[in-house]
Amino acid sequence: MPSSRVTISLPDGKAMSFAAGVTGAEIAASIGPGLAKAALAAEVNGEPWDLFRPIKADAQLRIITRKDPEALELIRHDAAHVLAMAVQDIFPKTQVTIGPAIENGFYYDFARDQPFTQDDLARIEARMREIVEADLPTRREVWPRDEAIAHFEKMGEHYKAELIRGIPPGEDVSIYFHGSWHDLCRGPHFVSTGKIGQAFRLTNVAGAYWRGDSKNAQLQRIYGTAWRDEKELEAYLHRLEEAEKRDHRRIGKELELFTFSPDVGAGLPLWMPNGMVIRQELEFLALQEERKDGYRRVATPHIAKDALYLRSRHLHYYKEDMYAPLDIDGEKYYLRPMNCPHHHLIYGATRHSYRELPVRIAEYAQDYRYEASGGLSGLMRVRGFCQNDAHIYCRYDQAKEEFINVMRLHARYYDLMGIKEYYMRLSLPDTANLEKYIDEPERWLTAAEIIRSAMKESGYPYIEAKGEAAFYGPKVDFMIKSVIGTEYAISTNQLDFLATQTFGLAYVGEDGKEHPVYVIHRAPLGSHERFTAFLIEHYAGAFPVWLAPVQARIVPITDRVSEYARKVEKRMLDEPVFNGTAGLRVDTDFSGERMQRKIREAQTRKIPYMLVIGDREAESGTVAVRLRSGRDLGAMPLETVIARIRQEAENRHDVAE
RNA sequence: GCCGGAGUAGCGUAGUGGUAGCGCAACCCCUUGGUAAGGGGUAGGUCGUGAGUUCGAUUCUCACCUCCGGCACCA
Repeated sequence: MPSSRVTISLPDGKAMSFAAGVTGAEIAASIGPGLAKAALAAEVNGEPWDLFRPIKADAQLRIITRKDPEALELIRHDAAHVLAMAVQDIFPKTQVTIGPAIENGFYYDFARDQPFTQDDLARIEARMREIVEADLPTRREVWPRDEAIAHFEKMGEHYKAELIRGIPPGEDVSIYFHGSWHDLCRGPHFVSTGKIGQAFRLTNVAGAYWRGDSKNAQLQRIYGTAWRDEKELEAYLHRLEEAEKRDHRRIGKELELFTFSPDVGAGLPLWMPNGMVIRQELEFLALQEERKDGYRRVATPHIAKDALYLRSRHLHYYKEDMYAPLDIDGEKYYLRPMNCPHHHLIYGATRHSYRELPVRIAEYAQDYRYEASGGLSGLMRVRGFCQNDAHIYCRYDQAKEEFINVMRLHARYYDLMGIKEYYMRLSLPDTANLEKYIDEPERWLTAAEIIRSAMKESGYPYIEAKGEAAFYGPKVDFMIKSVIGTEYAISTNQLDFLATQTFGLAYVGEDGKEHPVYVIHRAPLGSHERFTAFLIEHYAGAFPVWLAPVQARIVPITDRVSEYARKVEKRMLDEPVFNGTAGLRVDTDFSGERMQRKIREAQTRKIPYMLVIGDREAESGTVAVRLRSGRDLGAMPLETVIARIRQEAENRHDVAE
């Protein structure tokens, strides 16, 4: 028999019971003033519920307080409503659209002819604070769908009306009132605007397309951040400041890693000597690791005729995103946007036996893509980049194992660099948007199944995402976030069932007949540009010894030891490191500055080792070792230090200093 | 590409309808110093580029280039 009571479980394990029709607010108040104050919303039988909404019989109630993790989202959602209220107060002709809670805050999209200015933002924020201060009560009404449409149309809220039209006919919609202002909303909302608190701030204005589609009108989005209290807000703002210091664009300038010039063009980086060290070390790492995994290196041209990209279908799918072709003697030559077709031609240049597969072809290869100007961002998103590319041509029965091997290669790199903040995404086609993908439903399914079973077998956790596949097949993307919070695919592992058709790629089987191959496209180190950008932020510019542009700086204290300093430098430059590119990367600060100043200089350059040399060291053939962390290791024999730095470089230690 | 903002010395910045300062860096001099900024001096700018308005533009207007914050895109 259904109970006519509402039961609530308390944190101490006790249960309480109330008559049906009671509200969450009343329950909270009856338990104690502390809870009444902290209560923000509720869950009734697992459903989000307003505190002011009567609860029917036979219900399980959970009160959500300011301390609960859900509180942040609730505060942000209410703040978005108050933002819309404030905007319509000040700019009455503005139409509202949607305004969700997001990570760290909220936004609301408005339709208004004039853009909001910084001054407008300040006025709006001030008005929001007044609305919160006024503590306006919230009310919820349920309207028939058609009535709601007519109502909002009459108000001139055409976007709102359109939203409601998306709700199936016959259904009711809920409308939330804060004072007299009201909005279509699923809720829940607080009993009054005062519950939001004042720990919020409007941050910026931006354009955003209606329904996220660039074919639609552009709206004006106002972003804000909101927290449970001032302390959280301050902490967030502090985190932003700290993130700014790690921004690869800033560190790239400070450490002279790369630069750009308007005369070269947007998105075309110029790598400076310090940045080039990182590129070379990454490439050498790839060379070593790929050799272990049976890859062989090739080199291919940066341009090709249109015939190649017509055949690969890239011109069909990406013409607008390619640099316009060079027209020479009636032939069109494109800067290559990727390397797959070139590698396919190498595979196709010879006949391959089933015994010989998989064939693995690798190249750190330069590509050019005419990316939309607005999307360019430092080294993260560029128009010229060098990819850690390779293509694996294998039999169908080898595809899963090869895919797993590539996943393990990714893991080796990520472990080596201590990269943990990422997730893997199985990128699948969007069945609702098929013109972006090759129309081969069966092959899509098979390929996705191969990847799924490879992921399952290797045990790496991943999520699935529709609409993120390449046109030629599904893939696993490694997603990271830059310090400023933008998400990027940093590495990729793709399964291609198309190339075998477009390029006639095959192998000769035991039966003497030709069979199709799978092609795995993979770039575990992504491109030099994006990967270095990520590593700069990951290490905040304090690279481990193997990547550090300068591994050690010699700091002579007086001119009396200049000769000894030069000897030390020479000895270190001569020390062979196994990659054979050079000796240790060392320099000497011969400036006339004081030692303290020289140390500061080395420190701001984030040089891992400082080798201080004075009379004592010159006499004893030692160097006084200081680490970038500030740790002083004292005087050590020169050979001991050299052995240590060399070992760190060769083993690619990610040293805890 | 779209919406908005910005561009002043290598870097960070101030400022104005009458052709520009400051800090750091650079260079020189003094200081020879023991683990994060010693002192003094010198030099360095077609104020992103082009056009327009004006007696006069770095300042106002327009176009372009580049960057920044979003959106869209991302093989």
